[in-house]
Amino acid sequence: MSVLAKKRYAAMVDKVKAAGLKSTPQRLAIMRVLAESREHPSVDAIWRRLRRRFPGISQATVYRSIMLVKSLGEAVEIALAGAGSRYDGRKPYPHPHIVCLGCGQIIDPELESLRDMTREITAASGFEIKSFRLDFFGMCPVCRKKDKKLISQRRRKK
Amino acid sequence: MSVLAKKRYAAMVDKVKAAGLKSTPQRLAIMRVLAESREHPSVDAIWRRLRRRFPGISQATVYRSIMLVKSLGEAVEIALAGAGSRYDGRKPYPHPHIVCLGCGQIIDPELESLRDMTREITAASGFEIKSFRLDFFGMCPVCRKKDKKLISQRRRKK
DNA sequence: CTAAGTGCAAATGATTTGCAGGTAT
DNA sequence: ATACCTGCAAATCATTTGCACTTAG
Repeated sequence: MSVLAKKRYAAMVDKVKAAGLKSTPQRLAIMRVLAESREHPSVDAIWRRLRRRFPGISQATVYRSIMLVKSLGEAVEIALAGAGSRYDGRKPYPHPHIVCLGCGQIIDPELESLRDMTREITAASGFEIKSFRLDFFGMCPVCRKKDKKLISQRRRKK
Repeated sequence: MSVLAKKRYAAMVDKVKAAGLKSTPQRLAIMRVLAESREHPSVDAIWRRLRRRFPGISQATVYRSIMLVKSLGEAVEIALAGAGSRYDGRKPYPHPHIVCLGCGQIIDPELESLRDMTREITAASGFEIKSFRLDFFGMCPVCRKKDKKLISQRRRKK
């Protein structure tokens, strides 16, 4: 486990303790996956991964633990239309994502031009901004290549 | 109907015709609501509104027509977590929103700092960006006031 | 001990779909 | 005439919840 992952895991465990809640093996394992996953896993992905070590674990437990960690401010949800949500326990604050429409991978881009946006929005709207989501949808370099291949294959067939 | 709404409605009708599909009264009415609504209505809201004029209209029809208009690129979906989607037929291209967590209203802010973001993302990630969503969540001025009132009421009770 | 947590199955709620008529073109 | 559409009801699918049983603290 990386240093960052350890820190994130510790933060989650601490919050749970501070809330007077219990650290069951399942819950700890779920938090661990959230803390160390770079791929923004879905509930189903976490559940499949944990099933090896906890044969009887239910998806309900995964849902409940994620909801808890999220409510403690230690993970963020990436709610996708027409698909299950994905979760990020490594950066528990709002940040942008890029979602590949081909393979479904989600990555975290660096984005300079983001800095002043919340400030600008607050000033312009009078809203008290609590959070945001900024998600880009497109084709990753690998899927772009695959697409081109498919297109030229179709051409050849004609 | 405003000039903009008329243009948007005409664009939708044209696309449907161009696709060789039919302009039924229900479909036309749904497109009209999409074209003229400033409040980003939900399927349910559109359905309730149309029920006056089309007593037997089903939600399935509303879903199907919205899906069609969306697939023709003439409306955008605002998919909210834990709630139904909202739709925007006035600006059929990706644009930012502010969602009030108090009353659920959605407004379209102007946002200067958005211009170069897609360019920056494309350059940094190698993705071919197809679309994006940028949504802010917070409390609108009215709901902020209500919140303050509630809090001071609670204080008085103690 | 006992409040919290778990697994299971049933419930939910938004959205989709199959089907048996209608209706635009 | 005949695709395309509609309304209805049933089916999906992700997520939530009630309940009886377990377990962490």
